[in-house]
Amino acid sequence: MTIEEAWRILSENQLKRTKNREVLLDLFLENDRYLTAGMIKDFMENENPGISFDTIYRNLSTFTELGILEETELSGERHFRMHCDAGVHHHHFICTTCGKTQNIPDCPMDLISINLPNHEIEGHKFEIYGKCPLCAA
Amino acid sequence: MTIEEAWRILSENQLKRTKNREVLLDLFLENDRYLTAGMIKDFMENENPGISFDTIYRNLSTFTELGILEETELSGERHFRMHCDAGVHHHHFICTTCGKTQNIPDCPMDLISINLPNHEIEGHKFEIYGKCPLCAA
DNA sequence: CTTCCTAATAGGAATGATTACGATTCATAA
DNA sequence: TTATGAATCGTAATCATTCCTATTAGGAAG
Repeated sequence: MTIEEAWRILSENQLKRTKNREVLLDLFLENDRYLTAGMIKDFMENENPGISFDTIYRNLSTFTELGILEETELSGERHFRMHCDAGVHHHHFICTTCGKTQNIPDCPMDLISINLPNHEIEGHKFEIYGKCPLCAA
Repeated sequence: MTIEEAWRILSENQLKRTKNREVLLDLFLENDRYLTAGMIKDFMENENPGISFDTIYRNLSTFTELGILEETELSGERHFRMHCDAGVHHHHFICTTCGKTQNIPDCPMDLISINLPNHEIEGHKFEIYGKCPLCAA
C-alpha cells in the first residue's frame, strides 16, 4: 500500500487530510512491521506533543476498516501495520522481538483437506512467530 | 485429557488437590469449549461464592503451563479449554458464538513450502473461525 | 478571503480484563 | 495433631482500550 493509495481511500470516504493522519501514514510507511498504540504514541509525540490515545485508536480503527492497515493480537496487545498488498491474500511470519514480518504466500485454507459440514466459516488466522534474522543474531 | 491425567500432572508438580481445582477441572471436562475467566467465575461461584479472580487466573495459568489446558485469544479476551490430546499436535475450528471447537488434524507447517532462511521459528497459530452447526441453525 | 458546518482532536475520566499483595485458611507430610 | 508452606480471599492496582465533552481545524460554500 502506497501513501497515495491511502489518501485516495481516505478521500473516497470523505475523511479529512489532517496532520495526525499524515504523520501516522508516514510512520507506517517507514516502519514495515507491527506496532502497538503505545509505540505509535511515542513516535507521534515528536511531531505532536499531547496527542491523545483516542485520536490514535480512532484512526487505527478507521484505517483498518478501510483496509489501509492490518491488525493482529500479539501477547494481549493490538498490533498494526501497513496493509501489504490490497487484494492479495497472504499470511505472515512475525518477529516476536521487533514486529517485522515476512510474507507467506501460501494459505492453509487452500491446502488442508478437512471439510466441516454445516459449519459457517467466517475467517481464519495463520501466523508463524519467531526471530527475524537480525533479532536472531 | 482425562481428569486422572490432570491430577497426575498436578501431583507430579507438587500441586495440591483443592476444592477450587476440582471444580475447575470438572467444569472444563464437562464443557468441551473455550471459556473466559468471567464465564468460569460465574460457574464456580455456584460451588464457591466469593472465589476471586486471582485464584481463577492463577490456576488457569498454572494449568496452561502444565499442558492441562490450552489457551487462545478471541476478540481481546483470553479463552481456555481442556487440552484435547496431549502429544498430538492439531488445530481448531472455533465457534465464535459458543466457543465449541472441532479438531483439524492437518498442520499448515507440514503443508506450506516456504522456507525462512536464518529465521528462528518459535511457534505458529492456525485457527478457523465461524459458527458451529448448532449456532448456525 | 471569510464564514460556516462538521469532522477531528485533546484531555481526562471511565471501563474491563488481568495482575499484585497482605492477611488468612487449608492441604498434607511428619 | 501439628507445623509449614501452598493456596485462597478480598481488594487495590495496573494496563490497554474506550468513552465523553469542550474545543479546534479541514475544507466547502459564499
